[in-house]
Amino acid sequence: MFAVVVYYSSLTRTVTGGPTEQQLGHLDVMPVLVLSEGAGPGAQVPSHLTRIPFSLISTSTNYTNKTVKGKVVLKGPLVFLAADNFILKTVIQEEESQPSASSQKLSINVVLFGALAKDFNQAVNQGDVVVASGFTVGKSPTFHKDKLHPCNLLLSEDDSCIYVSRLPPPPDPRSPPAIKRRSALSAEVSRTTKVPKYTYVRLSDLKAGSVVNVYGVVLFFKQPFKSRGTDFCSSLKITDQSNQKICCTVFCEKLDDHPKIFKIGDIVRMHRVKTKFFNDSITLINTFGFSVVTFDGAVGGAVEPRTSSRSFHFDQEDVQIVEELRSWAASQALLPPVPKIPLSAVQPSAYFDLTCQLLAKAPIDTTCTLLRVWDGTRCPHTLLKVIVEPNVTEGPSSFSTVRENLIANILVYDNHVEVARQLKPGAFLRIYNLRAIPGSSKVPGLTSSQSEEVDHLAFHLHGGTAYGRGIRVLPENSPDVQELKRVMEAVPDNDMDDELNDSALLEIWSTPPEYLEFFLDLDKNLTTKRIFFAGGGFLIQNSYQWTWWFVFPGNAVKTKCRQCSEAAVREPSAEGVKLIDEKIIAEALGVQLLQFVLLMKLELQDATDTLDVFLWRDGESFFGVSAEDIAANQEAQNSICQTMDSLCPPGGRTGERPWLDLCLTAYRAEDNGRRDQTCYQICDTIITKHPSTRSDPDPA
DNA sequence: GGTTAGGCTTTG
Repeated sequence: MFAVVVYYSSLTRTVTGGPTEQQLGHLDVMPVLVLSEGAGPGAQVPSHLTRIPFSLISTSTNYTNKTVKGKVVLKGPLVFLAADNFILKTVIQEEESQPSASSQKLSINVVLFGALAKDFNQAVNQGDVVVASGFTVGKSPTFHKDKLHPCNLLLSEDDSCIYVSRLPPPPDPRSPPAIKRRSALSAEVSRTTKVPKYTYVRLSDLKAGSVVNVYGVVLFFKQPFKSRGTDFCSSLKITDQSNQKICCTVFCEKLDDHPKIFKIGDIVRMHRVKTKFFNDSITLINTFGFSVVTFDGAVGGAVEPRTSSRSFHFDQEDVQIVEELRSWAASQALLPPVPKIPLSAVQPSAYFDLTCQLLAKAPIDTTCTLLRVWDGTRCPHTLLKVIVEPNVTEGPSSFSTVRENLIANILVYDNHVEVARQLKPGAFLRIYNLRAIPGSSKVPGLTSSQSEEVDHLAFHLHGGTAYGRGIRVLPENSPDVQELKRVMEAVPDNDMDDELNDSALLEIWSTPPEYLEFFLDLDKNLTTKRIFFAGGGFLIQNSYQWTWWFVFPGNAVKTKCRQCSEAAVREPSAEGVKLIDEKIIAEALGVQLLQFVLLMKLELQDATDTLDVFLWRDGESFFGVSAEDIAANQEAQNSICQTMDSLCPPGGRTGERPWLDLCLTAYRAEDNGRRDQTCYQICDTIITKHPSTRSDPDPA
């Protein structure tokens, strides 16, 4: 038996089968909860309403007279927005009565506003089955995170109904649950007061000398910049359906209090701004109690308020105003048709806004900072290379060739240097009014006559805030960042044929193994193999990407030591030598040949603890095989595989693994102060193969 | 409680 709760948000609705006004008493626009018993779920859902499956929900359909039904699988907290205004998110899962091709149950986010949220919080529990009507549908902003339905349902106190059914609790003769609930709810209703409404003044109706609330579409904006006074200053120009264009200035000490505007077309709502005449026009300036909320301006997108404010008013009316402004702006074509310009579409000499990820940065001088960024696309033009000292670089100082070819070096000047100082590598940015400056640079050939001028593009963010020049960190959940990530994820991280570029090689060569993960970004490319030793110890082999870094799961790093190589170009002195091999060429060019390095990371365990150790400098003597042979010689690879198999038989039990005596070196590793840790390397230890099955390494 | 800026016609 079900107890059925019918929940009406407003008496102004006429619902077939619903309670009469007498039953409800005299109430004024109040959410009402009515109980009845003995009926099945949905029994009192008005007959003119028809249920639709979650799979048919999209933003392009009208849902008048439609319902959805689902079990409450998640009930979020009741969030206080303003006096007697609330928001609550819940997730409902489709019930099985709708046959579905997929056995997977669909779930959808539901957002409740106002008193509806408050009463839902009281009346509904996780596990209840609800039927909802009178909802609108928006794009779910959390779709990529929660993988639930791409849309969400928006329910307001004025338009929506929720019908709740649940299995009744065990009967309690002293206090029937239905009665109890009714009285609890009555008390709730008597406490409810009217939500304060804000009124918004059309921009054409502004009169000087008043304090108003306004909504508008952003036509122009400057990111907050430091004023000469105590505050940051934001500058924006907005318009609305009246077509009046109004300049606004916001002074706030805290950046968080400024409007979070990402692009032209965003929608901004400001509370408590004062109107003032300047240059024969009305302007707006923030005044006491000022607050601002912004929204994305894309038609059909989720209406998600962007604010750092912990308490702000936001209800269905705001959703409506935003949506109206969005459609109006789209119909007016008043926004300059600035398509998003990725690096792949950058035109020489053009100014553009770039959405990108910061990979590394380095100060050039007091007025200039280098930002190394990418957006996952490749600029067809040769890009300016900027060489900086690795030790002044924040973030990796070099990248794989594949990645390097996608990186744009941006020089930011003057006031932007301070902003750049705060940025962290990894951050997603939008850089406004970036200039792609064509230029040429000399690339030396073997002889001076072969030097050639090569065109390149340099990226500059000029000083000042004219044209909205500036840098803004975008939140990870913004649609543009989500899109950027999708593009970036599609870029192969490491081309199999790609070798690391010279500076990366240099980095690896001169870098202790404990830092290789940082430089090679091994987290993503690591092949991890766990091999158990006797006593439950185990060993991990890190397999760096290598053409064979497949045959052999160990790893080697091929590197050229630039420190040992001279930059000068020499004439080959190969006269009289018939066989010219790579060593002769290398000598002639003053280049130290690439070398192979064997590197493994092992995790050892004895009865007391585990320990991470590297096998690096003495790796060749440990196995009795040179790294060069391992790279080129199948026999050498087999030899190592055999040794490893004897130490940790594939699929074998821990009891079969031999105990090892190893000689370790402990050392302190530092990396420009970034990390400081004790590391261990196996040293002076060789593996000897006994004719018996016992495999004991002999410490030297 | 007062101050800041008041887009722009584009340096390196």
